[in-house]
Amino acid sequence: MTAPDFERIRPIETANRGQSLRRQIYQDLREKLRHGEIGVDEKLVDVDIAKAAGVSRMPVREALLQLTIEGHLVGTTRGFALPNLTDEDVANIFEVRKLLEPRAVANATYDLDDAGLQRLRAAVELTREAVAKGDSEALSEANIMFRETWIAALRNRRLAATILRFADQAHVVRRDTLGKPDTQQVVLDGMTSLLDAFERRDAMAAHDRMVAFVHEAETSYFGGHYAAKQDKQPGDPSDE
Amino acid sequence: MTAPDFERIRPIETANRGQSLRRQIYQDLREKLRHGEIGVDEKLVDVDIAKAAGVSRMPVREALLQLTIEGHLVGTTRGFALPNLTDEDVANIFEVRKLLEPRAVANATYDLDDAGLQRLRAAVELTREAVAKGDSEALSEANIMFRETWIAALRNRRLAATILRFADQAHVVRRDTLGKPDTQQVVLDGMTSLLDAFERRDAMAAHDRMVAFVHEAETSYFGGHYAAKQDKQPGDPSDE
DNA sequence: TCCTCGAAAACAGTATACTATTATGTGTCA
DNA sequence: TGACACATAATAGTATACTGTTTTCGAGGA
Repeated sequence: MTAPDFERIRPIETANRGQSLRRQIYQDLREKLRHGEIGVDEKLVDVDIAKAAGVSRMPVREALLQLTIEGHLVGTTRGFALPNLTDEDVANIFEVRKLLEPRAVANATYDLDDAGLQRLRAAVELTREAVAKGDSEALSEANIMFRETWIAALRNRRLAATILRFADQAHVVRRDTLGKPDTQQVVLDGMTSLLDAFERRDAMAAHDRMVAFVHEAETSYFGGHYAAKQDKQPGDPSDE
Repeated sequence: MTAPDFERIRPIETANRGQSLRRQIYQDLREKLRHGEIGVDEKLVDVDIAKAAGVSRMPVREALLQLTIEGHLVGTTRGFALPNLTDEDVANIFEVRKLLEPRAVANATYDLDDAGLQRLRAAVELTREAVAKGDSEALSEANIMFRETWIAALRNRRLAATILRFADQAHVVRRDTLGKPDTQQVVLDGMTSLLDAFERRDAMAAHDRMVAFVHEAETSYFGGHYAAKQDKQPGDPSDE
Protein backbone atom coordinates (compact mmCIF):
# COMPACT_ATOMS: atom_id res chain seq x y z
CA MET A 1 0.00 0.00 0.00
CA THR A 2 1.25 3.44 -0.93
CA ALA A 3 1.14 5.99 1.83
CA PRO A 4 -1.64 8.48 1.11
CA ASP A 5 -0.49 11.88 0.00
CA PHE A 6 -2.04 14.13 2.58
CA GLU A 7 -0.65 17.21 0.89
CA ARG A 8 -3.38 16.81 -1.67
CA ILE A 9 -6.26 17.00 0.81
CA ARG A 10 -6.84 20.69 1.13
CA PRO A 11 -7.87 22.04 4.51
CA ILE A 12 -11.46 23.22 4.72
CA GLU A 13 -11.49 26.99 4.72
CA THR A 14 -13.39 28.51 7.62
CA ALA A 15 -15.44 30.76 5.37
CA ASN A 16 -17.26 27.93 3.61
CA ARG A 17 -20.39 28.83 1.77
CA GLY A 18 -22.84 27.20 4.14
CA GLN A 19 -22.15 23.75 2.70
CA SER A 20 -21.85 20.88 5.10
CA LEU A 21 -18.38 19.53 5.78
CA ARG A 22 -19.52 16.14 4.53
CA ARG A 23 -20.43 17.62 1.19
CA GLN A 24 -17.19 19.55 0.86
CA ILE A 25 -15.11 16.46 1.64
CA TYR A 26 -17.27 14.42 -0.72
CA GLN A 27 -16.83 16.81 -3.62
CA ASP A 28 -13.11 17.07 -3.02
CA LEU A 29 -12.66 13.29 -3.07
CA ARG A 30 -15.05 12.88 -5.99
CA GLU A 31 -13.00 15.30 -8.04
CA LYS A 32 -9.78 13.50 -7.19
CA LEU A 33 -11.30 10.18 -8.15
CA ARG A 34 -12.62 11.54 -11.43
CA HIS A 35 -9.20 12.83 -12.40
CA GLY A 36 -7.44 9.65 -11.40
CA GLU A 37 -5.54 11.25 -8.53
CA ILE A 38 -6.22 8.30 -6.25
CA GLY A 39 -3.96 5.33 -6.98
CA VAL A 40 -5.28 1.78 -7.06
CA ASP A 41 -2.96 0.80 -4.22
CA GLU A 42 -3.82 3.80 -2.09
CA LYS A 43 -5.95 3.37 0.98
CA LEU A 44 -8.24 6.07 2.25
CA VAL A 45 -8.58 6.22 6.03
CA ASP A 46 -11.04 8.58 7.62
CA VAL A 47 -8.85 9.72 10.51
CA ASP A 48 -5.98 10.63 8.16
CA ILE A 49 -8.18 12.61 5.79
CA ALA A 50 -9.89 14.24 8.75
CA LYS A 51 -6.56 15.33 10.20
CA ALA A 52 -5.46 16.75 6.86
CA ALA A 53 -8.72 18.64 6.42
CA GLY A 54 -8.83 19.83 10.02
CA VAL A 55 -12.20 18.26 10.83
CA SER A 56 -13.41 15.28 12.81
CA ARG A 57 -13.88 11.74 11.55
CA MET A 58 -17.64 11.80 11.08
CA PRO A 59 -18.09 14.03 8.02
CA VAL A 60 -15.18 12.25 6.34
CA ARG A 61 -16.61 8.87 7.18
CA GLU A 62 -19.98 9.87 5.77
CA ALA A 63 -18.39 11.14 2.57
CA LEU A 64 -16.49 7.87 2.17
CA LEU A 65 -19.69 5.92 2.78
CA GLN A 66 -21.45 7.94 0.10
CA LEU A 67 -18.71 7.22 -2.39
CA THR A 68 -18.97 3.53 -1.47
CA ILE A 69 -22.73 3.50 -1.93
CA GLU A 70 -22.25 5.08 -5.34
CA GLY A 71 -19.76 2.39 -6.30
CA HIS A 72 -16.67 4.58 -6.52
CA LEU A 73 -14.96 2.97 -3.53
CA VAL A 74 -15.14 -0.29 -1.66
CA GLY A 75 -14.94 -0.49 2.09
CA THR A 76 -12.61 -3.04 3.59
CA THR A 77 -11.74 -3.84 7.18
CA ARG A 78 -8.63 -1.74 6.71
CA GLY A 79 -9.67 1.49 5.01
CA PHE A 80 -11.46 2.40 1.80
CA ALA A 81 -9.90 1.84 -1.62
CA LEU A 82 -10.63 1.78 -5.33
CA PRO A 83 -12.63 -1.26 -6.37
CA ASN A 84 -10.58 -3.94 -8.05
CA LEU A 85 -12.81 -4.39 -11.07
CA THR A 86 -12.87 -7.80 -12.72
CA ASP A 87 -13.46 -8.12 -16.44
CA GLU A 88 -17.02 -9.13 -15.61
CA ASP A 89 -17.48 -5.93 -13.58
CA VAL A 90 -16.24 -3.81 -16.46
CA ALA A 91 -18.49 -5.68 -18.89
CA ASN A 92 -21.46 -5.06 -16.60
CA ILE A 93 -20.68 -1.36 -16.41
CA PHE A 94 -20.43 -1.18 -20.19
CA GLU A 95 -23.78 -2.92 -20.53
CA VAL A 96 -25.47 -0.20 -18.49
CA ARG A 97 -23.61 2.58 -20.29
CA LYS A 98 -24.70 1.21 -23.66
CA LEU A 99 -28.30 1.32 -22.51
CA LEU A 100 -28.22 4.86 -21.13
CA GLU A 101 -25.69 7.02 -22.96
CA PRO A 102 -26.99 6.86 -26.55
CA ARG A 103 -30.42 8.06 -25.53
CA ALA A 104 -28.99 10.60 -23.13
CA VAL A 105 -26.70 12.18 -25.72
CA ALA A 106 -29.62 12.38 -28.11
CA ASN A 107 -31.59 14.28 -25.48
CA ALA A 108 -28.60 16.52 -24.87
CA THR A 109 -28.65 17.76 -28.47
CA TYR A 110 -31.92 19.45 -27.52
CA ASP A 111 -30.95 20.46 -24.00
CA LEU A 112 -27.52 21.97 -24.67
CA ASP A 113 -27.29 25.76 -24.92
CA ASP A 114 -24.79 27.81 -26.90
CA ALA A 115 -22.35 28.17 -24.03
CA GLY A 116 -22.31 24.41 -23.71
CA LEU A 117 -21.73 23.98 -27.41
CA GLN A 118 -18.81 26.35 -27.12
CA ARG A 119 -17.34 24.23 -24.34
CA LEU A 120 -17.72 21.09 -26.45
CA ARG A 121 -15.78 22.76 -29.27
CA ALA A 122 -13.05 23.75 -26.83
CA ALA A 123 -12.88 20.21 -25.44
CA VAL A 124 -12.48 18.74 -28.92
CA GLU A 125 -9.76 21.27 -29.67
CA LEU A 126 -7.91 20.31 -26.47
CA THR A 127 -8.31 16.67 -27.44
CA ARG A 128 -6.79 17.35 -30.86
CA GLU A 129 -3.77 19.02 -29.29
CA ALA A 130 -3.37 16.25 -26.74
CA VAL A 131 -3.41 13.58 -29.42
CA ALA A 132 -0.91 15.53 -31.49
CA LYS A 133 1.46 15.59 -28.54
CA GLY A 134 0.61 12.08 -27.39
CA ASP A 135 -0.23 13.55 -23.99
CA SER A 136 -2.58 10.99 -22.48
CA GLU A 137 -2.96 13.08 -19.32
CA ALA A 138 -4.33 16.06 -21.24
CA LEU A 139 -6.42 13.72 -23.37
CA SER A 140 -8.08 12.34 -20.28
CA GLU A 141 -8.84 15.83 -19.00
CA ALA A 142 -10.34 16.92 -22.31
CA ASN A 143 -12.35 13.74 -22.41
CA ILE A 144 -13.79 14.43 -18.96
CA MET A 145 -14.56 18.02 -19.95
CA PHE A 146 -16.49 16.91 -23.02
CA ARG A 147 -18.51 14.35 -21.13
CA GLU A 148 -19.26 16.60 -18.17
CA THR A 149 -20.47 19.34 -20.47
CA TRP A 150 -23.14 17.44 -22.33
CA ILE A 151 -24.23 15.52 -19.24
CA ALA A 152 -24.58 18.75 -17.29
CA ALA A 153 -26.99 20.00 -19.93
CA LEU A 154 -29.41 17.09 -19.51
CA ARG A 155 -32.77 18.11 -18.12
CA ASN A 156 -33.30 14.63 -16.67
CA ARG A 157 -31.04 14.95 -13.65
CA ARG A 158 -31.59 11.37 -12.52
CA LEU A 159 -30.40 10.10 -15.87
CA ALA A 160 -27.42 12.45 -15.72
CA ALA A 161 -26.40 11.36 -12.22
CA THR A 162 -26.68 7.70 -13.13
CA ILE A 163 -24.54 8.08 -16.23
CA LEU A 164 -21.87 10.00 -14.33
CA ARG A 165 -21.74 7.28 -11.71
CA PHE A 166 -21.22 4.49 -14.19
CA ALA A 167 -18.91 6.34 -16.52
CA ASP A 168 -16.63 7.35 -13.67
CA GLN A 169 -16.54 3.84 -12.29
CA ALA A 170 -14.73 2.75 -15.41
CA HIS A 171 -11.59 4.68 -14.55
CA VAL A 172 -9.51 1.58 -15.18
CA VAL A 173 -10.72 1.67 -18.75
CA ARG A 174 -9.43 5.17 -19.29
CA ARG A 175 -6.15 4.36 -17.60
CA ASP A 176 -5.62 1.22 -19.65
CA THR A 177 -6.72 2.52 -23.04
CA LEU A 178 -5.91 6.21 -23.40
CA GLY A 179 -2.19 5.50 -23.56
CA LYS A 180 -2.24 3.71 -26.89
CA PRO A 181 -1.82 6.03 -29.92
CA ASP A 182 -4.34 4.21 -32.11
CA THR A 183 -6.94 4.40 -29.35
CA GLN A 184 -6.25 8.11 -28.96
CA GLN A 185 -7.10 8.66 -32.59
CA VAL A 186 -10.32 6.68 -32.20
CA VAL A 187 -11.30 8.83 -29.23
CA LEU A 188 -10.63 12.01 -31.18
CA ASP A 189 -12.65 10.78 -34.13
CA GLY A 190 -15.53 9.80 -31.89
CA MET A 191 -15.63 13.15 -30.15
CA THR A 192 -15.38 14.99 -33.44
CA SER A 193 -18.34 13.18 -34.91
CA LEU A 194 -20.36 13.69 -31.72
CA LEU A 195 -19.55 17.39 -31.85
CA ASP A 196 -20.74 17.45 -35.43
CA ALA A 197 -24.04 15.93 -34.38
CA PHE A 198 -24.37 18.55 -31.63
CA GLU A 199 -23.61 21.37 -34.08
CA ARG A 200 -26.42 20.18 -36.30
CA ARG A 201 -28.62 19.31 -33.29
CA ASP A 202 -29.14 15.95 -34.94
CA ALA A 203 -30.41 13.73 -32.13
CA MET A 204 -30.40 10.47 -34.03
CA ALA A 205 -26.90 11.01 -35.38
CA ALA A 206 -25.70 11.69 -31.85
CA HIS A 207 -27.45 8.55 -30.67
CA ASP A 208 -25.88 6.31 -33.29
CA ARG A 209 -22.42 7.80 -32.87
CA MET A 210 -22.56 7.28 -29.13
CA VAL A 211 -23.49 3.64 -29.71
CA ALA A 212 -20.37 3.30 -31.82
CA PHE A 213 -18.26 5.30 -29.39
CA VAL A 214 -19.08 3.22 -26.32
CA HIS A 215 -18.70 0.04 -28.33
CA GLU A 216 -15.25 1.07 -29.47
CA ALA A 217 -14.23 1.89 -25.92
CA GLU A 218 -15.36 -1.56 -24.83
CA THR A 219 -13.59 -3.47 -27.57
CA SER A 220 -10.49 -1.35 -27.05
CA TYR A 221 -10.46 -2.31 -23.38
CA PHE A 222 -11.04 -6.00 -23.89
CA GLY A 223 -8.87 -6.10 -27.00
CA GLY A 224 -5.33 -6.58 -25.75
CA HIS A 225 -6.50 -7.25 -22.26
CA TYR A 226 -6.52 -10.81 -20.99
CA ALA A 227 -5.15 -10.24 -17.50
CA ALA A 228 -5.81 -12.80 -14.79
CA LYS A 229 -9.17 -12.34 -13.13
CA GLN A 230 -9.02 -10.84 -9.69
CA ASP A 231 -11.03 -12.11 -6.77
CA LYS A 232 -14.59 -10.94 -6.53
CA GLN A 233 -15.11 -7.79 -4.50
CA PRO A 234 -17.49 -7.61 -1.58
CA GLY A 235 -20.84 -6.56 -2.96
CA ASP A 236 -22.26 -3.12 -3.23
CA PRO A 237 -23.96 -2.34 0.10
CA SER A 238 -27.02 -1.03 -1.69
CA ASP A 239 -27.44 -4.46 -3.22
CA GLU A 240 -29.14 -6.18 -0.31
CA MET B 1 -47.46 15.47 9.93
CA THR B 2 -48.61 12.09 11.16
CA ALA B 3 -46.82 10.81 14.25
CA PRO B 4 -44.50 7.98 13.23
CA ASP B 5 -45.65 4.55 14.33
CA PHE B 6 -42.72 3.36 16.38
CA GLU B 7 -44.39 0.02 16.98
CA ARG B 8 -43.36 -0.90 13.46
CA ILE B 9 -39.64 -0.41 14.02
CA ARG B 10 -38.56 -3.74 15.43
CA PRO B 11 -35.82 -3.74 18.06
CA ILE B 12 -32.50 -5.13 16.88
CA GLU B 13 -32.05 -8.58 18.37
CA THR B 14 -28.80 -9.06 20.22
CA ALA B 15 -27.94 -12.23 18.33
CA ASN B 16 -27.57 -10.54 14.96
CA ARG B 17 -25.61 -12.39 12.35
CA GLY B 18 -22.55 -10.18 12.32
CA GLN B 19 -24.27 -7.53 10.21
CA SER B 20 -23.65 -3.92 11.06
CA LEU B 21 -26.44 -2.06 12.78
CA ARG B 22 -26.46 0.42 9.92
CA ARG B 23 -27.19 -2.34 7.45
CA GLN B 24 -29.93 -3.89 9.57
CA ILE B 25 -31.66 -0.54 10.02
CA TYR B 26 -31.22 0.18 6.32
CA GLN B 27 -32.76 -3.11 5.23
CA ASP B 28 -35.63 -2.71 7.65
CA LEU B 29 -36.47 0.77 6.38
CA ARG B 30 -35.92 -0.26 2.76
CA GLU B 31 -38.44 -3.05 3.15
CA LYS B 32 -40.99 -0.74 4.72
CA LEU B 33 -40.53 1.76 1.92
CA ARG B 34 -40.91 -0.90 -0.74
CA HIS B 35 -44.16 -2.12 0.72
CA GLY B 36 -45.54 1.36 1.15
CA GLU B 37 -45.55 1.24 4.94
CA ILE B 38 -44.17 4.76 5.20
CA GLY B 39 -46.80 7.41 4.61
CA VAL B 40 -46.12 10.50 2.52
CA ASP B 41 -46.82 12.74 5.49
CA GLU B 42 -44.67 10.74 7.88
CA LYS B 43 -41.36 12.11 9.03
CA LEU B 44 -38.42 9.89 9.88
CA VAL B 45 -36.23 11.21 12.67
CA ASP B 46 -33.06 9.42 13.62
CA VAL B 47 -33.39 9.75 17.39
CA ASP B 48 -36.90 8.32 17.35
CA ILE B 49 -35.98 5.33 15.20
CA ALA B 50 -32.86 4.83 17.27
CA LYS B 51 -34.85 4.76 20.48
CA ALA B 52 -37.33 2.26 19.01
CA ALA B 53 -34.53 0.02 17.78
CA GLY B 54 -32.51 0.34 20.95
CA VAL B 55 -29.38 1.75 19.28
CA SER B 56 -27.70 5.11 19.06
CA ARG B 57 -28.31 7.81 16.46
CA MET B 58 -25.30 7.14 14.25
CA PRO B 59 -26.20 3.86 12.54
CA VAL B 60 -29.73 5.15 11.99
CA ARG B 61 -28.46 8.41 10.62
CA GLU B 62 -26.15 6.61 8.21
CA ALA B 63 -28.97 4.34 7.04
CA LEU B 64 -31.18 7.39 6.41
CA LEU B 65 -28.35 9.07 4.52
CA GLN B 66 -27.93 5.99 2.34
CA LEU B 67 -31.64 5.96 1.52
CA THR B 68 -31.37 9.66 0.67
CA ILE B 69 -28.36 9.10 -1.58
CA GLU B 70 -30.29 6.38 -3.36
CA GLY B 71 -33.22 8.71 -3.91
CA HIS B 72 -35.74 6.96 -1.68
CA LEU B 73 -35.90 9.78 0.85
CA VAL B 74 -35.19 13.48 0.96
CA GLY B 75 -33.56 15.18 3.88
CA THR B 76 -35.13 18.35 5.20
CA THR B 77 -34.24 20.57 8.10
CA ARG B 78 -36.89 18.73 10.10
CA GLY B 79 -36.37 15.01 9.53
CA PHE B 80 -36.35 12.75 6.50
CA ALA B 81 -39.46 12.07 4.43
CA LEU B 82 -40.67 10.59 1.17
CA PRO B 83 -39.81 12.77 -1.82
CA ASN B 84 -42.70 14.77 -3.14
CA LEU B 85 -42.35 13.76 -6.77
CA THR B 86 -43.49 16.21 -9.40
CA ASP B 87 -44.87 15.01 -12.70
CA GLU B 88 -41.51 15.86 -14.23
CA ASP B 89 -39.75 13.69 -11.64
CA VAL B 90 -42.02 10.76 -12.42
CA ALA B 91 -41.51 11.26 -16.15
CA ASN B 92 -37.74 11.26 -15.62
CA ILE B 93 -37.91 8.03 -13.63
CA PHE B 94 -39.99 6.42 -16.35
CA GLU B 95 -37.48 7.50 -18.97
CA VAL B 96 -34.70 5.64 -17.18
CA ARG B 97 -36.89 2.61 -16.54
CA LYS B 98 -37.79 2.42 -20.22
CA LEU B 99 -34.11 2.37 -21.10
CA LEU B 100 -33.10 -0.31 -18.61
CA GLU B 101 -35.94 -2.72 -17.91
CA PRO B 102 -36.64 -4.13 -21.39
CA ARG B 103 -33.04 -5.20 -21.86
CA ALA B 104 -32.80 -6.42 -18.29
CA VAL B 105 -35.88 -8.61 -18.53
CA ALA B 106 -34.55 -10.05 -21.76
CA ASN B 107 -31.34 -11.00 -19.97
CA ALA B 108 -33.36 -12.47 -17.13
CA THR B 109 -34.98 -15.01 -19.44
CA TYR B 110 -31.50 -16.55 -19.69
CA ASP B 111 -30.47 -15.98 -16.08
CA LEU B 112 -33.58 -17.25 -14.31
CA ASP B 113 -33.50 -20.79 -12.91
CA ASP B 114 -36.42 -23.17 -12.39
CA ALA B 115 -37.03 -22.10 -8.80
CA GLY B 116 -37.31 -18.52 -9.99
CA LEU B 117 -39.72 -19.53 -12.74
CA GLN B 118 -41.82 -21.26 -10.13
CA ARG B 119 -41.92 -18.08 -8.09
CA LEU B 120 -43.00 -16.06 -11.12
CA ARG B 121 -45.88 -18.47 -11.67
CA ALA B 122 -46.90 -18.12 -8.04
CA ALA B 123 -46.75 -14.33 -8.28
CA VAL B 124 -48.99 -14.31 -11.34
CA GLU B 125 -51.43 -16.61 -9.57
CA LEU B 126 -51.52 -14.29 -6.56
CA THR B 127 -52.07 -11.39 -8.91
CA ARG B 128 -54.99 -13.17 -10.54
CA GLU B 129 -56.63 -13.76 -7.16
CA ALA B 130 -56.00 -10.18 -6.07
CA VAL B 131 -57.60 -8.79 -9.22
CA ALA B 132 -60.58 -11.11 -8.80
CA LYS B 133 -61.13 -9.77 -5.29
CA GLY B 134 -60.21 -6.20 -6.21
CA ASP B 135 -57.63 -6.31 -3.43
CA SER B 136 -55.14 -3.63 -4.45
CA GLU B 137 -52.99 -4.35 -1.39
CA ALA B 138 -52.44 -7.98 -2.39
CA LEU B 139 -51.97 -6.90 -5.99
CA SER B 140 -49.16 -4.60 -4.97
CA GLU B 141 -47.47 -7.38 -2.99
CA ALA B 142 -47.72 -9.83 -5.88
CA ASN B 143 -46.40 -7.17 -8.21
CA ILE B 144 -43.37 -6.62 -6.00
CA MET B 145 -42.79 -10.36 -5.72
CA PHE B 146 -42.81 -10.78 -9.50
CA ARG B 147 -40.39 -7.92 -10.04
CA GLU B 148 -38.03 -8.90 -7.25
CA THR B 149 -37.83 -12.44 -8.57
CA TRP B 150 -36.67 -11.73 -12.08
CA ILE B 151 -34.42 -8.89 -10.99
CA ALA B 152 -32.78 -11.12 -8.38
CA ALA B 153 -31.89 -13.54 -11.15
CA LEU B 154 -29.93 -10.98 -13.16
CA ARG B 155 -26.23 -11.76 -13.38
CA ASN B 156 -25.43 -8.07 -13.88
CA ARG B 157 -25.84 -6.94 -10.28
CA ARG B 158 -25.19 -3.29 -11.10
CA LEU B 159 -28.03 -3.28 -13.57
CA ALA B 160 -30.24 -5.06 -11.04
CA ALA B 161 -29.49 -2.58 -8.26
CA THR B 162 -30.11 0.39 -10.54
CA ILE B 163 -33.46 -0.93 -11.71
CA LEU B 164 -34.59 -1.66 -8.17
CA ARG B 165 -33.68 1.87 -7.17
CA PHE B 166 -35.69 3.52 -9.89
CA ALA B 167 -38.63 1.14 -9.81
CA ASP B 168 -39.05 1.60 -6.07
CA GLN B 169 -38.84 5.36 -6.35
CA ALA B 170 -42.09 5.31 -8.28
CA HIS B 171 -44.13 4.25 -5.28
CA VAL B 172 -46.56 7.08 -5.95
CA VAL B 173 -47.31 5.45 -9.27
CA ARG B 174 -48.30 2.19 -7.68
CA ARG B 175 -50.35 3.96 -5.05
CA ASP B 176 -52.19 6.07 -7.59
CA THR B 177 -52.78 3.45 -10.26
CA LEU B 178 -53.27 0.02 -8.67
CA GLY B 179 -56.61 1.00 -7.21
CA LYS B 180 -58.43 1.35 -10.52
CA PRO B 181 -60.03 -1.91 -11.74
CA ASP B 182 -59.18 -1.37 -15.41
CA THR B 183 -55.52 -0.76 -14.50
CA GLN B 184 -55.53 -3.92 -12.41
CA GLN B 185 -56.56 -5.96 -15.42
CA VAL B 186 -53.81 -4.32 -17.50
CA VAL B 187 -51.25 -5.24 -14.86
CA LEU B 188 -52.43 -8.84 -14.77
CA ASP B 189 -52.32 -9.10 -18.56
CA GLY B 190 -48.83 -7.63 -18.65
CA MET B 191 -47.50 -10.03 -16.05
CA THR B 192 -49.16 -12.98 -17.75
CA SER B 193 -47.57 -12.21 -21.07
CA LEU B 194 -44.18 -11.66 -19.41
CA LEU B 195 -44.51 -15.01 -17.66
CA ASP B 196 -45.29 -16.58 -21.01
CA ALA B 197 -42.08 -15.14 -22.42
CA PHE B 198 -40.15 -16.50 -19.44
CA GLU B 199 -41.71 -19.95 -19.86
CA ARG B 200 -40.53 -20.05 -23.45
CA ARG B 201 -37.23 -18.34 -22.57
CA ASP B 202 -37.97 -15.95 -25.40
CA ALA B 203 -35.74 -12.96 -24.74
CA MET B 204 -37.06 -10.70 -27.48
CA ALA B 205 -40.67 -11.36 -26.56
CA ALA B 206 -39.86 -10.47 -22.95
CA HIS B 207 -38.11 -7.31 -24.16
CA ASP B 208 -41.03 -6.14 -26.26
CA ARG B 209 -43.61 -6.95 -23.63
CA MET B 210 -41.69 -5.03 -21.02
CA VAL B 211 -41.59 -2.04 -23.36
CA ALA B 212 -45.36 -2.22 -23.56
CA PHE B 213 -45.74 -2.84 -19.84
CA VAL B 214 -43.73 0.16 -18.70
CA HIS B 215 -45.40 2.33 -21.32
CA GLU B 216 -48.82 1.33 -20.05
CA ALA B 217 -47.83 2.07 -16.49
CA GLU B 218 -46.70 5.52 -17.56
CA THR B 219 -49.81 6.39 -19.54
CA SER B 220 -51.97 5.00 -16.76
CA TYR B 221 -50.27 7.32 -14.29
CA PHE B 222 -50.44 10.43 -16.42
CA GLY B 223 -53.86 9.55 -17.77
CA GLY B 224 -56.33 10.83 -15.20
CA HIS B 225 -53.65 12.73 -13.39
CA TYR B 226 -53.41 16.45 -13.83
CA ALA B 227 -52.77 17.48 -10.24
CA ALA B 228 -51.12 20.80 -9.51
CA LYS B 229 -47.36 20.67 -9.68
CA GLN B 230 -45.63 20.65 -6.34
CA ASP B 231 -42.60 22.73 -5.55
CA LYS B 232 -39.30 21.36 -6.66
CA GLN B 233 -37.51 19.21 -4.10
CA PRO B 234 -33.95 19.89 -2.97
CA GLY B 235 -31.70 18.02 -5.34
CA ASP B 236 -30.23 14.57 -4.89
CA PRO B 237 -27.00 15.00 -2.89
CA SER B 238 -25.17 12.69 -5.24
CA ASP B 239 -25.88 15.16 -8.00
CA GLU B 240 -23.10 17.63 -7.33
C1' DT C 1 -58.14 39.76 14.51
C1' DC C 2 -53.68 39.92 12.69
C1' DC C 3 -48.96 41.00 12.75
C1' DT C 4 -44.31 41.12 14.78
C1' DC C 5 -40.96 39.67 17.67
C1' DG C 6 -38.68 36.64 20.68
C1' DA C 7 -38.07 32.40 23.18
C1' DA C 8 -37.94 27.61 23.12
C1' DA C 9 -38.04 23.26 20.91
C1' DA C 10 -36.70 20.09 17.37
C1' DC C 11 -33.67 18.65 14.46
C1' DA C 12 -29.28 17.95 11.44
C1' DG C 13 -24.54 18.28 11.71
C1' DT C 14 -20.15 17.68 14.00
C1' DA C 15 -16.87 16.30 17.60
C1' DT C 16 -14.95 13.08 20.77
C1' DA C 17 -14.70 8.80 23.08
C1' DC C 18 -15.28 4.02 23.37
C1' DT C 19 -15.64 -0.95 21.46
C1' DA C 20 -15.14 -4.81 18.46
C1' DT C 21 -12.88 -6.86 14.71
C1' DT C 22 -9.23 -8.12 11.82
C1' DA C 23 -4.79 -7.90 9.81
C1' DT C 24 -0.04 -8.15 11.00
C1' DG C 25 3.84 -9.12 13.23
C1' DT C 26 6.43 -11.92 16.78
C1' DG C 27 7.88 -15.53 19.35
C1' DT C 28 7.81 -20.52 20.34
C1' DC C 29 7.82 -25.17 19.25
C1' DA C 30 8.25 -29.06 16.03
C1' DT D 1 13.03 -23.66 8.36
C1' DG D 2 8.14 -23.63 8.76
C1' DA D 3 3.69 -23.76 11.14
C1' DC D 4 0.95 -22.28 14.79
C1' DA D 5 -0.56 -19.63 18.68
C1' DC D 6 -0.58 -15.27 20.73
C1' DA D 7 -0.03 -10.28 21.28
C1' DT D 8 -0.40 -5.83 19.19
C1' DA D 9 -1.85 -2.26 16.29
C1' DA D 10 -4.85 -0.32 12.92
C1' DT D 11 -9.28 0.70 11.64
C1' DA D 12 -14.42 0.35 11.08
C1' DG D 13 -18.35 0.71 13.81
C1' DT D 14 -21.07 2.62 17.56
C1' DA D 15 -22.22 5.64 21.46
C1' DT D 16 -22.65 10.01 23.60
C1' DA D 17 -22.24 14.83 23.85
C1' DC D 18 -22.10 19.27 21.93
C1' DT D 19 -23.37 23.08 18.39
C1' DG D 20 -25.85 25.66 15.11
C1' DT D 21 -29.93 26.46 12.51
C1' DT D 22 -34.66 26.51 11.48
C1' DT D 23 -39.30 25.88 12.69
C1' DT D 24 -42.88 26.44 15.85
C1' DC D 25 -45.46 28.71 19.19
C1' DG D 26 -46.90 32.12 22.22
C1' DA D 27 -46.91 36.84 24.12
C1' DG D 28 -47.55 41.51 23.27
C1' DG D 29 -48.97 45.28 20.61
C1' DA D 30 -51.36 47.70 16.57
